[in-house]
Amino acid sequence: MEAVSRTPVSLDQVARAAGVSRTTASRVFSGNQAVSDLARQAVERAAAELGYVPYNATRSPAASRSESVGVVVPEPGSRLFLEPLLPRLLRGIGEELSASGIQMVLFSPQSPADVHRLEHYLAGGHVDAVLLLTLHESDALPSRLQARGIPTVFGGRPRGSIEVSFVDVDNHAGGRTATEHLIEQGRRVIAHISGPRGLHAATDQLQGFREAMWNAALRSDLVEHAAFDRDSGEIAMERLLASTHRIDAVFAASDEMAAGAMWALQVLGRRVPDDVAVIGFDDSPVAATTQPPMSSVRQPIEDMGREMARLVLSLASTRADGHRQMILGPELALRASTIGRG
Amino acid sequence: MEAVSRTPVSLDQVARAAGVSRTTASRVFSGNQAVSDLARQAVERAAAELGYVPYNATRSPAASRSESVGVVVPEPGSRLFLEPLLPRLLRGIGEELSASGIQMVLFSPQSPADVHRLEHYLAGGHVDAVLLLTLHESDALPSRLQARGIPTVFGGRPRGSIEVSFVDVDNHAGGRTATEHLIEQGRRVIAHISGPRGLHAATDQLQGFREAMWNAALRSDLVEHAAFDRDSGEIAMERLLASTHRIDAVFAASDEMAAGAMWALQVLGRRVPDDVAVIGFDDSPVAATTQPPMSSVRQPIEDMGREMARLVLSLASTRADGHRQMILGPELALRASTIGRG
DNA sequence: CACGCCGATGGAAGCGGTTTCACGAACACC
DNA sequence: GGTGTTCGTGAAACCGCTTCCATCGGCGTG
Repeated sequence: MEAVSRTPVSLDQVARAAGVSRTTASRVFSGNQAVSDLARQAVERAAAELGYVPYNATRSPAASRSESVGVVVPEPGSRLFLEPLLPRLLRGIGEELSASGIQMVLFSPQSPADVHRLEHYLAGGHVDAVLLLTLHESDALPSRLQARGIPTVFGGRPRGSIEVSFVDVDNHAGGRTATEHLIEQGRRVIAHISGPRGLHAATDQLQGFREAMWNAALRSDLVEHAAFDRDSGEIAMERLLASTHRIDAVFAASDEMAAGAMWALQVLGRRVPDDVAVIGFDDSPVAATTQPPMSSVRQPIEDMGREMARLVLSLASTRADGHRQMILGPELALRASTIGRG
Repeated sequence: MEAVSRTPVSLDQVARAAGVSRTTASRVFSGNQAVSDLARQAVERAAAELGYVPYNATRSPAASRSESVGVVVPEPGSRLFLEPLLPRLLRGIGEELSASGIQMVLFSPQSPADVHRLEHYLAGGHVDAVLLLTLHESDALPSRLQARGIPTVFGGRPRGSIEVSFVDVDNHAGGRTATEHLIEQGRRVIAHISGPRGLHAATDQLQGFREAMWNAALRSDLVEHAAFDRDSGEIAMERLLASTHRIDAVFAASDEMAAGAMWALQVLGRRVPDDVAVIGFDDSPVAATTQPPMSSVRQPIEDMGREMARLVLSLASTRADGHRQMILGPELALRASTIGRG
């Protein structure tokens, strides 16, 4: 019976075949209105026989929406963001949207031309709301979306204006918490391996480190910058040890760098945690596999994704034009690399 | 002048403000029809003043399309596919679509419920065509798309029916080519570290290995299965060496496994390539950083992506209902690990 | 039995934009 | 001056679907 026609079947055809009006047929599929069982069954039978597939793309904006939210992610293959964070963030976003029956739609522009086309596409009403995860943000996109009345939420605080909604994790608190933990463990000469200069997240962590050290009246000048990866962490640690032999703890801005630092320490005969405690950042899989297992600052990235989704859906439903901001605090994942001494 | 109105501006408003009909205004934005300079400028000025943003979501299917192609990728965080292949594939697809002015739209369903919603969404006409990269494919999706007349192309040969269009790389030829290269270098006792049993790609490579060995009248029973990662490659190599000491070459089904194998060989005192040649698969970044640098089979993944995009666009424009298949051959990336012999 | 209410239904309008078609004006050609 | 061909234009139809509104029949109530 299944007719595989070349041209799509319209709601009108289904309605005619079922002997009802297009209105009634529409109600059967949208589901929220009263339709008699008789009519419903007739429509459903006709739809099955004709192979009807609802065509939702033409819904008007005044009425129902497209039931989808766009998420703009950095281009695939861009490091720095890709490693462990993006999947966790997307999982959080996806879970929350899925629970609301909303389709998550991903975009990954690879060139300026792509960004330009994406602006048109998103402003064109194909999605009900937009989440922006990409950092180097074109200015045109948010304002275009605003002109269309499309709610937008940033992941991570954007550099520019404050007139936007965003959700971020608290890197400042993360840096402070990690450092305070080391101080509580009795460490006094604490070094910090920071991320690249100028990067927002790295700067926040560094200031958190400095604040904690200042509060404890400890010197906070043992700082090296590195590129987030293992090798540069190893080199940074070697430089730190060359400058001061008395270091008894290290806080690195990523687990990769912390693992590199731990390696450098052990190669040079320092015991972890007996001689030097090591704490990383992100609580990535690496942290659990080092020898000894490594303490790390766990940012609630999945929660961040969920909150982004929740926030943008709330903005979309209330159509309020206010801006909301949310900052989520870190947790410590404590393991052997910072616990105990000797 | 820029009016930031709460409600979107419609084409009608722009036309009225410009003193022309909606038809003429439409022609200005679609751009392909003759409009006098006077009218054009009036419309453009009015659009700028009102802050008009075209709303493309309601275009009829009979007429113009949505100018977008959906790509269904595995869930973020699923290994095995994620590592180096997916970014390369997406880059190829994205480049080709971008060149045609088509928006690439990504979907990454995380649960059966997500897959079900995605079926509705894609069949709902939000995209003009679909590329399927996910392997464990629900049956409903392709047939639904077909009912809607939405062209679909698979990345990688799907397990089931042959009545589909797909583009794939030739893993069989890849395995054969790698093995033949080792044979040409004078190697005779060649082992193979294969991927997980039952995986399509791994089986094809294994059969290519066997074919090349058979043609050269060499024994092809030195085969271990591993999980594509470095550690399991190392263990597999140790097992192979335990069974036969005379091995003089290894072909591994991934660069990670090959790197693990090379490590195991060197720990056990074998020189690479002097005693044992090593060749990997995928030509990932790992291959260039081993000591010595590692030969590898380079699959043209970017080309595969480009061909997928080209194929699906061709299907969309011709509206032909035939199925087309394409299989791309491998290349060898030769480095020190297989060249020369002490 | 008159009245009012409610559930089910279909006609028609509407959504934002494109395309068909016919009309009028300008222009070229004989 | 008549004829034919463009070119620019706008009214109207159209796309697939939703929703407003009026209608109709059945039912309970006084």
